[in-house]
This record gives sequence, C-alpha cells and structure tokens, in this order.
Amino acid sequence: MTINRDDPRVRRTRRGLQEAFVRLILKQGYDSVSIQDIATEAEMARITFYRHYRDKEELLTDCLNTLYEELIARTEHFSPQGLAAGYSPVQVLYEHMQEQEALYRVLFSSRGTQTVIERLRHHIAGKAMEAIRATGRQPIGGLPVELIAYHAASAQIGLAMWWLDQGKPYPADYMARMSLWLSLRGFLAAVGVTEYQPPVPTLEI
Amino acid sequence: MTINRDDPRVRRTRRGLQEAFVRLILKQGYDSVSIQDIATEAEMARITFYRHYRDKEELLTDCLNTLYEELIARTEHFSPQGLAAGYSPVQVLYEHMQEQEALYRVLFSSRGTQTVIERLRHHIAGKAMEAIRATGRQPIGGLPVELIAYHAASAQIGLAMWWLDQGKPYPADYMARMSLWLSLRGFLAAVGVTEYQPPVPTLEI
DNA sequence: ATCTAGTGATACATACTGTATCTTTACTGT
DNA sequence: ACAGTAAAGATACAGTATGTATCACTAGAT
Repeated sequence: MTINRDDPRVRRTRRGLQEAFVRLILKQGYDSVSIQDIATEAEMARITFYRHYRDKEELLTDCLNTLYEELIARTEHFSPQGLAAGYSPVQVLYEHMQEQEALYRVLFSSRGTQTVIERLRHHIAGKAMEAIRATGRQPIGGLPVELIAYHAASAQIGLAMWWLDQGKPYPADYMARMSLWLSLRGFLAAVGVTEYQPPVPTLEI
Repeated sequence: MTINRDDPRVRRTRRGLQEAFVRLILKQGYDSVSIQDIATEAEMARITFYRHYRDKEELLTDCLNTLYEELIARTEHFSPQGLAAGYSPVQVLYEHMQEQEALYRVLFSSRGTQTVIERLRHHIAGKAMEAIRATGRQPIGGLPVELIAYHAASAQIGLAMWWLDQGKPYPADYMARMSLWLSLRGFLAAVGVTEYQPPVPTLEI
C-alpha cells in the first residue's frame, strides 16, 4: 500500500509540501519549523505530511536530492579537457544557482555549528587578505582581494574537513603544508603543467 | 539573579553539560539528542540545564565558541610574512584539530543538508580527478591526487556559498571563471608573484 | 557556623510527534 | 459517464519533549 507518485494529487501534495518547507526554512530556519507549520503553510492536513514523509529530514532530503540530480545531470556532458579550456562544471554550478537560488540558500543555510565554521572561514580569509597586502602588490586583472581570500580559506577548511572525515590518512603537518602550497601555487603547478597558462578572467568581456 | 560563572559548582555543571553533549552528538547526532538525554548523561536534573542554557543551540554555541576562541588566540601571533614562509595559521589549525578532535568532529558533523553538500563536493572532486588523469601526468612530489581534487572542490563550493551569502556581488559567469582560474593557478599567480616559488611539500622530512 | 547561591525533586501546562479511524474527494480505466 | 480505487481531510489519542514554578537540600564563601 505504498503511495503512487504518478498520481497528480500526490505530485501536487509533495510539491506543495516541498515549496512550503523551503519558504519556511528561508523565513525562520530549519530547526524552528514544525511539521504542523509545514502543513499549515501548504494548506494541508498534518496527517498528509506523514503519508509522504517520515520526518522533516526526509522532506529536506527529497527537496535537495532533486536539486542535486538536476545539477549532476548537467555536468555529465563535460569532458575532462573542458576544465582547462575555461568552460567547466563550475560554470554549470553557478548557472544552476542562479536558477534555483532559493533551494541553494536552503542547501547552504546554516545551523548553529555552521555559523562557527563561517566565522572561522572569515578569520582565515582575513589572514589571507593580510598576506596579500603584505606583498605590496595589486592582484592582476583587478581580481577582488576578498574573492581570492575566500577561495583560499574555503579550500583550507574544506580540506581539513575532508581529512578528519577520512580518518586522518596523512600527518597533520603534511596536510597543512600541502594545503597551503596548493592554494599558493594551484592545481596546474601541482600536476606539473607549466607550458599552459590560462588567461586571467576579467569582469568586462 | 544571573548565575555566577566563577562558582566552582557552576563551572562543574557547565563543563559536565558540555562534555555530555559532545559525547551524545558524536554517538547519535545533534538532532536526536534531547535535553533530558544531556541531563541524564551528565547525571544532573533536567532543570539544571535550563538554569544555564536557553536551549540545545545555546549549549552547542558555548561549546564551539570556546574552541574557536582558543584557535583564534593561537593564530594571532602570525605575521603576514609567515604565510609564504611555510609556517602558517593553517598549521595551527591542524595542530589544534589533533588536540581537540572530538570537538572538531562536532563542528563539522553533518545534518541533512550537509550530506548533500558532501555529495556535491565528492562529485566535483571526481571531475577534478578526471581532469588530472586527462593531463596524462603524475602530480609532482607524489602529491595525492585525491587531496588536490578535494582542495579544488572545497574552494569551488566555498566560494559559491560566499557568493550567495554576499548577495551575488559579481556576475555568475565571472565568478565561475574566476573560481576555476584561482584553483588552476593559485594565490601567488593571482597577486602577480612569479619570482618566488615555494618548494613542494613531501611526506618524508 | 551561618548565609547565600546553586542544585535536586516534583509537578504542571503546553506543544509536537506519530498513529488510528472514519469520511469525503479526486483520479483511473472501462 | 460511471464505478471502483486511492489519496486527502477531520477528529481523536497516546507518548514524549519543552519550558516554568515551587520548595527542599547542599556545597561554598566569609
């Protein structure tokens, strides 16, 4: 007696619940949204929620899975060569974010722990900006300093998370030097490509 | 009639609650820990929790703030020059993670939305690994391919989050090209430093 | 030794969760 | 168009978590 997802009533209901949930999360944050809230916002009986989802978590996953699958489908076309050629899966990500801004905001929306990570990232980015200023140079191509700094800070924190998650496969000291080196010198230098130097992006085409 | 934090009983209580909370989060995940659970684990009356914290969220913040302050204090010593010289705030981060592994696991521990980000990061890292293989070269200095890939993927996603958070200050297209370029060429190239090339880190000292 | 402030025990109102039962409404296939 | 079926609505209820109030107890400061 499972529910038939092709039934138009079911599609309406599920879509209604998903959209209501997204609106509420953006308005008041994930934790403080109750299932009654979702049902009320979607103008449905509370019990209808339970006919489709076990809990809030499952509804959230459902919302974001669709988003994820959509993005993945679009990046499948890319050949590895595309990466160096300028147009890349990253481009697809940004386009997709433009289209699905609300859902991406939910995806990235913070819970308690996230704000501390945010502050940490901000702090590391600040250190990076100091380092840039200390060189006494202007970034080439008018690259915004903030952007360079957050790029580096995100890489450092992300790699640190990966390291813990993987059960610390390398020594901490090696990771730290490695992580910094990669931010300083970049992907191409890491694989020994020196003959190809991609052009610096500029704001005005 | 606020509580005096210098009272040894208060310090004991708060520390007990914090430690109990961390244990429970690592065991069963943030969402499924109730305040009663925390009190039981800390061997205290439930009402004692409310005398110190408004809710779970506040306790979590308290736990992580201490961690954050500790880390920040240690990175304050660094001059900007240190960054290029090899020893950096990143090194301090990894050392701190070694010491406070449990708390960092809580900090990075995932909620629903996080696992989708995780999958996204994994996917982008996969694309990056394809790109590395497509060059037909071996990473210099025996750098692990996975590490290079996750470094890049984290930077891309982190910068995308920053972009949304800042209210999309630059065009999506520019961000995408910029973000990719930074990963490819790195921080030093971005600020036009070509005369200094930091040595590639190696595993064995 | 005494006063004070923090903790424990108990109780209670409220809100949320998850399920059960029955009725009403909307879709499907013929 | 209509009968059969499956989903949604209405109502109710048990179980649990939250947040607060009151009073008794006990550890710490002087």
